[in-house]
Amino acid sequence: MSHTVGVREAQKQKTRKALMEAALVLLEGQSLSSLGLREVTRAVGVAPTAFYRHFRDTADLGVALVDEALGSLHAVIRATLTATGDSAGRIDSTVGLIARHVHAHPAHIRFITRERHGGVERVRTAIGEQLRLFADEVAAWLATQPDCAAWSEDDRRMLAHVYVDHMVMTASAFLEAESYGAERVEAAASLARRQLRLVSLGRRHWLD
Amino acid sequence: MSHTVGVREAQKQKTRKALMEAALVLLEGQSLSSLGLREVTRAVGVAPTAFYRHFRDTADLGVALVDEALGSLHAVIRATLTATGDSAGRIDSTVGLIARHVHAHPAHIRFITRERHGGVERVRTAIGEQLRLFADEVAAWLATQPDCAAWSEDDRRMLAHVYVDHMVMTASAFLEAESYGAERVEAAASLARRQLRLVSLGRRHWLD
DNA sequence: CTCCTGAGAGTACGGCTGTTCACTGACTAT
DNA sequence: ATAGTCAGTGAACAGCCGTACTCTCAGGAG
Repeated sequence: MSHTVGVREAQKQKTRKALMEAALVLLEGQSLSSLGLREVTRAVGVAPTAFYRHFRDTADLGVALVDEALGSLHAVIRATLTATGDSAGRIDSTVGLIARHVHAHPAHIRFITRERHGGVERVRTAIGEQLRLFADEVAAWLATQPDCAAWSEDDRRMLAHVYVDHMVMTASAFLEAESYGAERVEAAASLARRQLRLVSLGRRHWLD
Repeated sequence: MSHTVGVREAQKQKTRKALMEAALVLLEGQSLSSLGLREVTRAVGVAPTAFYRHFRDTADLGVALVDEALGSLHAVIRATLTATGDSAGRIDSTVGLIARHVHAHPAHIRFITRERHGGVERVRTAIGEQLRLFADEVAAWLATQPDCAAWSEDDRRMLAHVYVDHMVMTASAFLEAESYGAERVEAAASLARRQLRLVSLGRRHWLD
């Protein structure tokens, strides 16, 4: 580049990132509503007042974490939807993809499932909004599928809702299973696959 | 009675109940992990030290709330399972029963959904244990149903799991809908009924 | 009637919290 | 070269927190 993005701005983003990562670690053992501003800055090794240069309060930090955790997931979802193959194959690859994502970003998943119904309203609604967008994408994809083309718009949204909720619950189940060992992870995967098969069967006979 | 249960013990239980109810109110705007012991006693109008006569800490209070909120639900679930009628009728009455329960005990439902994945481990496991018991009851009932008799035990547990998770999610959806008005509640009910119909269809064709 | 138990009150402690203010000093635009 | 911007500092504030003491005094047991 002819002009770098600025040493100053780069350092600021680095500190901001450090605050978010420290918060994510601290949130493994508590909820956002009990996370203290000083607690976070102490973990980073920065003065408490420096926090205000990046976030208004811890709820603001929470919303930023939601964007980080779920914002990048849209691409993953689109990739899943456009995958080809038979029903069983698609189910396998979907569940595998969730398992890999949870394994790669456990703290993010924990944060989302914990705060989805958590005590901080702004964060709750931010998560709800993102999940609604996921459901929109899935519903739009369902409209392109031959077996759902004749469904009502409402029914397609219902099914999309089921898929998104199942994805979140499966991710949470994987997270819990990972702390107990590989065979528990495989059991969670088996459960998720059979649940998707159940939905798949219901979907096939919806218009009977 | 020839001898009353004791004026002393009665007063103690009254204070204990007051602490739990005050906590439930305070938890509408925060998570258990940020609930302070002093905060609860102040709401009741009792000295902070009196708290220790009833609970070791706020996590202990949380476990007591789990028992209160879910312990009485076993009877309700059994009543739902033994209800008779056709598939659509059973779905209607089940969803209606959930709606009425949420309307009658909103704070309990909020507490359970919030702390199910919340920041306090003891409470999380207490809720998970109760939900597992619910799934056990449903699985045992499924074994008595003609259409599931030939299923594997694992598959029956999978389906029971789906029913219990759906019940919790529907309760949470009703709770949120109630703050927006009656038509949103009806929309949530419609969604829940169609989701149950989808599961019902999948169940009917599981052994195809 | 007397003794004892125990729920709750009152006080005090050290430690933590969010927020304010004035400040430094490295970067950046001119 | 110079002036300005602004991320991060450090001290100070009032207020909350959990917990450890001692104390009181109704209620129950003998």
